[in-house]
Amino acid sequence: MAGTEISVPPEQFTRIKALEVIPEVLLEEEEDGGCRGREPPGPGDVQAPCPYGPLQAKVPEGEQEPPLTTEESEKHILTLQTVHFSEDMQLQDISWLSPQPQEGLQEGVYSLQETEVMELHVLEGSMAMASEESKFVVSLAESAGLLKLAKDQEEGQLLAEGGLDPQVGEQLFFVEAKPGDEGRDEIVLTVSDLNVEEQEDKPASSQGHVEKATSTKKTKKTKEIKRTFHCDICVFTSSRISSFNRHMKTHTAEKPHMCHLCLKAFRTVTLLRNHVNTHTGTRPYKCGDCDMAFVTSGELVRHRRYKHTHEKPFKCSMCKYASVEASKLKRHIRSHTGERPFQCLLCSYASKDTYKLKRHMRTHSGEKPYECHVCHARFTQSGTMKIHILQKHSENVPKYQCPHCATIIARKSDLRVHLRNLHTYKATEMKCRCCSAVFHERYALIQHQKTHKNEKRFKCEYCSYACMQERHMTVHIRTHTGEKPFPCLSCDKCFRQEQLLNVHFKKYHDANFIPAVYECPKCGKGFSRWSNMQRHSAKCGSGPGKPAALGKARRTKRKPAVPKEAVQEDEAAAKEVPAVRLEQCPGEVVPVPYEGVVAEEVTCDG
DNA sequence: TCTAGTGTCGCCCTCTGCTGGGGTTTT
DNA sequence: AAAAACCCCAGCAGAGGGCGACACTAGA
Repeated sequence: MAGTEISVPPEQFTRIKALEVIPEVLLEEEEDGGCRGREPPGPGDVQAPCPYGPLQAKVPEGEQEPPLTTEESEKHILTLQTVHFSEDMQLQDISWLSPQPQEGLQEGVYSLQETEVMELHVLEGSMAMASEESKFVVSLAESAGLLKLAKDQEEGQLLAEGGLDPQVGEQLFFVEAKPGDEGRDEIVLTVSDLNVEEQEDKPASSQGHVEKATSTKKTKKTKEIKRTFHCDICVFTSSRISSFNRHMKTHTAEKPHMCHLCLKAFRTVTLLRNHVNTHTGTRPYKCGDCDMAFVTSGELVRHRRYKHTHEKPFKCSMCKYASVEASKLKRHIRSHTGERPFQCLLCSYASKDTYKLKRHMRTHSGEKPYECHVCHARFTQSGTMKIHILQKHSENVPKYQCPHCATIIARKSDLRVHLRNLHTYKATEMKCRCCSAVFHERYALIQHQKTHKNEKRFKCEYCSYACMQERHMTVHIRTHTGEKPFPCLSCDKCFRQEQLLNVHFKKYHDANFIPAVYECPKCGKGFSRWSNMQRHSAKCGSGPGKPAALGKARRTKRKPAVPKEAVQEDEAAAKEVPAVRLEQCPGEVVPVPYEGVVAEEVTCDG
């Protein structure tokens, strides 16, 4: 048969438009295998552009396979008409026509003039072809053309199943596509009979719904045999032709139902209606337990699971997590696997979901979309802003009391830091700097060490003297035992403290030593100690004097006598530091008691 | 053809927790 | 005065809840 010739401009591309030649008699086969007659369309029955291709056009959804007469089933010529290349029609839609891109043509798409004979081995299945004719199959897989072809294949199958030849059972098609003989702008598909494999309730996953193309086996169809329709593009199978047809529509890009408000197109009226409802705000599905309403029943069901029934069908096998939605479980699983599919292009960060990546990208862009309505400070995350407002601009700011101490902290996270720093058990012992106590918790250590503050833990066993440091007590004890471990190398004197020895040495054996003299402002009497001078001055009636700057002090060569009060001061060495700090006065060195620790009194007159 | 049910993707939100800089207080 | 300790604060990421929109299947 000759294809319909339609004159079109040569620059246009071709798209399958209609079945030109179909069997004379189409029979619809019921599920039970029964057939009913059906009038074939006329030769000029050209449908609107249909992604299924011409065969689909003649096998309406819900109807069964049109059988062919034996003669007609031998070879069927399909004519493809050229249609205008619409805006929403991609080049790739027809790229399947070319197994190999023709040189000088664009995008692997070629016009009918360039079309060569192409054998479409329907029986091989597109997937099986993939490895051998990858270019071709890839082109198909990525294009609606594949869908059309596959659909054509399916239709071929359907036609065969439907009884192209009722006497011979399933038949398969062998399809040839080539430029029309008479017209340069048409493709002729030559469809030869092929066999469809009979399947006796095979599982849906059963592959290979057709035999090889050269098969001529024709088996008798029986009512007990159930056929399964396999989608060559996906794993879909169905025992119902209507379901199969409906499914095949999902492999097309055709969306004939357009929203008049936003021009978005949809495949079905239902989808369009739902979409329009999003414009109009129509929400037919109302929740019986709250005021929420939804566009689709599915949204309502999901809402009820989230808010009311708390049904969580998707359970994690690795933990107790369960979710309402499968996608949530999938997302959760990533927390177990560590999978991070969403990689930041600017750094090494990768996220487990798209939102976190998007949120992360703000760290690169510097975007701070959240603004405090009070102080207009900006934040990268809403939660941060919320905390800010709560802490800065709200009354009755919640505080967090440490359960182990009296500390009150504004933020929970900071309380956690506090707990970690101060109240966490540490394996390594922390020693008290004042005693031998050890602790494993910093807070306890700090509290303990505070008890040592101003504490005179060292008590004399002979008197009431107590001091804070052991070394002071050692010195003090010598006042009771008489021990004097520091002998003077220049005379026979011994001293209990090294400092006393040093003072002695300077005073009596160092020619350069100039003792300090505190002079009573009333009587002029000199003292080596400020306190002694004050004591004297009180009796004398004069006010406090000042450290005498009398020029060079007298040097005495008197044999030093151990001052009586030296012993007393030894006993009074209740002060902490037994050191002597020397203060430099103009022209003289004045020993200044430091923290009550006394030095040997230097007297002027003895 | 309609509808219920289911699934997917995306978006936004909240809660949570850690981190490090900076200011204040304590030592 | 300096160092250490502590708290405040913003930045940032992990985990999960909830919903909008759309797609698809199956059954009526």
